[in-house]
Amino acid sequence: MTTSPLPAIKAGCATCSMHQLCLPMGLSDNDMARLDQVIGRRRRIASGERLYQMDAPFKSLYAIRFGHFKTSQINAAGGQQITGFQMAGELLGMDAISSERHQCDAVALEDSEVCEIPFDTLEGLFGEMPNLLRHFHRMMSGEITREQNVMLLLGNMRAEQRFAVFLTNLAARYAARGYSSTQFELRMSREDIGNYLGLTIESVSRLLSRFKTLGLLAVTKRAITLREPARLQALAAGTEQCSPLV
Amino acid sequence: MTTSPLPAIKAGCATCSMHQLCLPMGLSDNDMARLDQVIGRRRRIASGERLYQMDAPFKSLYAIRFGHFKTSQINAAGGQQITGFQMAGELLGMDAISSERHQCDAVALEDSEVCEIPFDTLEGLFGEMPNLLRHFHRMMSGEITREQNVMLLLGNMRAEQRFAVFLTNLAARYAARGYSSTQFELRMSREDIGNYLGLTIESVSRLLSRFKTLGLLAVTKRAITLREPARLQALAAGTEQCSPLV
DNA sequence: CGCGGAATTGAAAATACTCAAAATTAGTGG
DNA sequence: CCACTAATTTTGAGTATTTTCAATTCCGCG
Repeated sequence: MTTSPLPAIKAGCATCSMHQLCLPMGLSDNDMARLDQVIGRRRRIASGERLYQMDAPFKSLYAIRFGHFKTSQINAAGGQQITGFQMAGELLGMDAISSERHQCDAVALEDSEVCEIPFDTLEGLFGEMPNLLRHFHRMMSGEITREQNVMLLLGNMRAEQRFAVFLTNLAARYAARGYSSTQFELRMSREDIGNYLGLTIESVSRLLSRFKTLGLLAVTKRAITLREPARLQALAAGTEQCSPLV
Repeated sequence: MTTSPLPAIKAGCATCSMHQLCLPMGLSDNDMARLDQVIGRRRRIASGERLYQMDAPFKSLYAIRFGHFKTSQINAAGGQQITGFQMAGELLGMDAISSERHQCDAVALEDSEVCEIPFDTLEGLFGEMPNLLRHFHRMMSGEITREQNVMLLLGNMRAEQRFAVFLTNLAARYAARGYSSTQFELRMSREDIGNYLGLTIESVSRLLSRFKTLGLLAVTKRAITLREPARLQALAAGTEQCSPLV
């Protein structure tokens, strides 16, 4: 008996650590196998590379297997806005279904891997797999909710609260994936954070320094340690504030 | 021969002026009739009344037959953010599918009427009416795109540009419905506009005054006339600016 | 060791906010 | 239809948060 040296074994959703969060969530083994057949090749995207580009024709959704991405929009005058940071188990490209063109750029923040899911093939499954369809709707709906929360952040909160929301949101998402919610690496630059939060890079830097001085967190380069998650959550919720200078 | 005095005739999608924009877009007569059967009662919502409330269990989507709504989110500290203004032909409640609870309040801005669409019944149709499903996905995806554009607005634009985007967006949507794109009534208060745009009511008022002084528009109470739509679009696109004081 | 991008820090400036008051509009009842 | 009150909107003046501009500092990498 020899183990096959060939790449014939295409590990599917069942063996993917994200299948509890990702598109196949809640599917039977049988359904999951059918979904596997639909999922196209995996693609590796090196850090800084683009997965897809704004205005490019929409063919596929992408499920992140591992790694991190950012999505950003550009307006006529060249102003850019990062609309989200995505991590393993999340789906990219749903905003393109409407116009059949991508509405944003998706760029890998580190070496990453995605499953390509040709959308018209996926649509073919919906008629036969109501559970899949239901979860797909949940994911789209969740994306709408997530964006509404960002609108609340950008429209209503001061810099300090925005940053606290950003950190606690990351913490919660890492917790949901079984990682530490108090120690993690920022995958994005300060500039990306600032852009996402509607702040300048300088403001982000000052906020980090202030939170550090207040003992809320420790930061070394991009490594974050949340020292007082509860107070940070209070800041994020808006039930507490910290003075500009202490 | 007498005409029926009874309300037996339930006018369906086919006779609704919004069927080219709304959920039944592109359906065959036959499919549209089936959709009609699924659509529950119509509901009239008086100006200022709430169609649904945050955290309420999600049962139905609502298609606006006529009138205008606003949707808003509230955070822990009581901060409110209006996440959108909706008009005839648009769908309300898609953000609730994920959690099965409404994620925002929906309030009528004038006397309005909606079609109630029980979601689980609608789901039953998806398996048999792929065209309906496809258009539903387009509508959800379009909502995501719309919100990304608001994020761009809130995160990246100065007050002047935000307001120009707001006005040109309304103009385009009225045009799509066959109404004038240069003369329309604002259905929402200055306060609502400010909240939506991440500005104070005073700032909105000042912007209106400035645009008026610059000859970009005329405004009487809530009646708007765009006098220079092209320049307004240039402001919205960010390819032009107008000085703070002229 | 030195170069270059990223991040931090400081000081000045600007945009939008807050507070306050006046003006306009809408709603209500006589 | 008018008068009265409440709510909304406008306008002004001063303030505050965040930005801009500028100068360092830090760190990875050749």
